[in-house]
Amino acid sequence: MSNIIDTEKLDEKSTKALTNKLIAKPRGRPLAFNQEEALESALQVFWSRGYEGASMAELADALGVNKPSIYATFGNKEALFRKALAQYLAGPVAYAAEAMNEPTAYKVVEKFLTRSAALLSNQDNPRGCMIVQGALTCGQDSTMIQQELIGCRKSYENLLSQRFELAKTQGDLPAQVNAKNLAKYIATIHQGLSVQATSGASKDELMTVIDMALKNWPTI
Amino acid sequence: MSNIIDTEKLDEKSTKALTNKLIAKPRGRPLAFNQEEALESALQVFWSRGYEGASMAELADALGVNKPSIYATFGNKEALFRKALAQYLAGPVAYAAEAMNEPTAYKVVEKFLTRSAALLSNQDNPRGCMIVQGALTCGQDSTMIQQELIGCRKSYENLLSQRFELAKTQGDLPAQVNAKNLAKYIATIHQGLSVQATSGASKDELMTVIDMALKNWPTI
DNA sequence: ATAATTTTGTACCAAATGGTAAATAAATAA
DNA sequence: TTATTTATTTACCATTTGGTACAAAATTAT
Repeated sequence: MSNIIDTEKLDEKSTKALTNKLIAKPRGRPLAFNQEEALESALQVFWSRGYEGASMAELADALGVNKPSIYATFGNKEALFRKALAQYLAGPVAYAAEAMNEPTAYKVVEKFLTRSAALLSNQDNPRGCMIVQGALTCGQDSTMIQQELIGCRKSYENLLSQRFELAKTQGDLPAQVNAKNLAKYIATIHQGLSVQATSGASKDELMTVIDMALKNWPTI
Repeated sequence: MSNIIDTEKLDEKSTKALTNKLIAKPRGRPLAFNQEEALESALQVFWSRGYEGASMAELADALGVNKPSIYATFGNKEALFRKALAQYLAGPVAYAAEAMNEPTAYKVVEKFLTRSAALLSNQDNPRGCMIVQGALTCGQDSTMIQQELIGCRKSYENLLSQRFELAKTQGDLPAQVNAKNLAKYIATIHQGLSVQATSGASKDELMTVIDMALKNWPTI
């Protein structure tokens, strides 16, 4: 066994210092909760109640953690929301960015909307899309979060638009198609589906709407 | 002049009592504000901020009236919201019910969506649809209002569905069309347009989306 | 064992929330 | 003028909001 560091040649003090750096043994009282699980719980609450509708009291209750621990770990309510949002983007909604890798524009949209229908109506998570319903309207104090979510929606629309531009160069989308307009159309459908899901629509109902919306896919 | 009641034959007391009943001269200190105008202002606030995002303080400020006057006149926050909502339905959104009177299903939808695009993006009122964004998500205290708005959205969807059934009997919509599904499709588009408008989309952009959505109108 | 470090739990804070009691003002009725 | 009625104003209420001070608890380092 050829170790890079031969511990037998180091004195006790140095060994411990090294161990500390490598294993990073925590010094004080250990955390009593799993931060990732807590963030997941926070996501559920924000997702279902929206930014303003979720109170710190309900959040603390859902995470099973006292408020001071939340503030120590995540900062404040706004920071917690942003981290939950990042979790949302990286987890439940990761399919959206992945869908851009489908071989044709049509398949991109088909996957994006089909997967959306499944998620938005899934009984195992809050109905609807957090990016849509997180802060559609809000009090004056929450406009930063409102703008953040508007930015998220625009980002996904841009992603679609850019993918459609690529599709035009690759020939699977007619050259005369306006990529931005088509992206806005798809985004509008998606956002409408989110409202429908929040209102109680089933996956089948959402799929029916998607089928209708895709009937007018531009052909050459 | 043949009056039903000859005042000359009545004594002074009776005359005054009658006058009171007919003209209904208010007895105490007169209202210092116009109730309809106040309701209109309340509508603007709820429309832009949502039910929970609108605080009684901001409402009182917008109405130019003290809180006790609001409570005396309208009840509580929930009652004020419901009255503002009624005002919304009877005023800015009256076109939606009217659109059902168009001669064909296609024209119904065309008018409904076109007028929606104008209203949702109008700079003279809050962007988006109050029925969509009034309480998409909310805290536990506001679920009654949330349900009320879900009911509103369902009502309009039903209105469309019934109109499409009629159109099928009148022959301007193919008999094999599923009226409920088509109604849900149109409602989804409308709700998506609302989110788009709230995010800053212009009327032209909304109209472009509508044009795309109507391209796949079912034909025989 | 003791010191040092970090987290937790309790108890609290100022501000804002929806809502109201009570005194005062403005009108009509007598 | 005086009594009556109604609306407005001011000042307040209990509760909830997001957020925190501080002491006790749990761990590692010495």
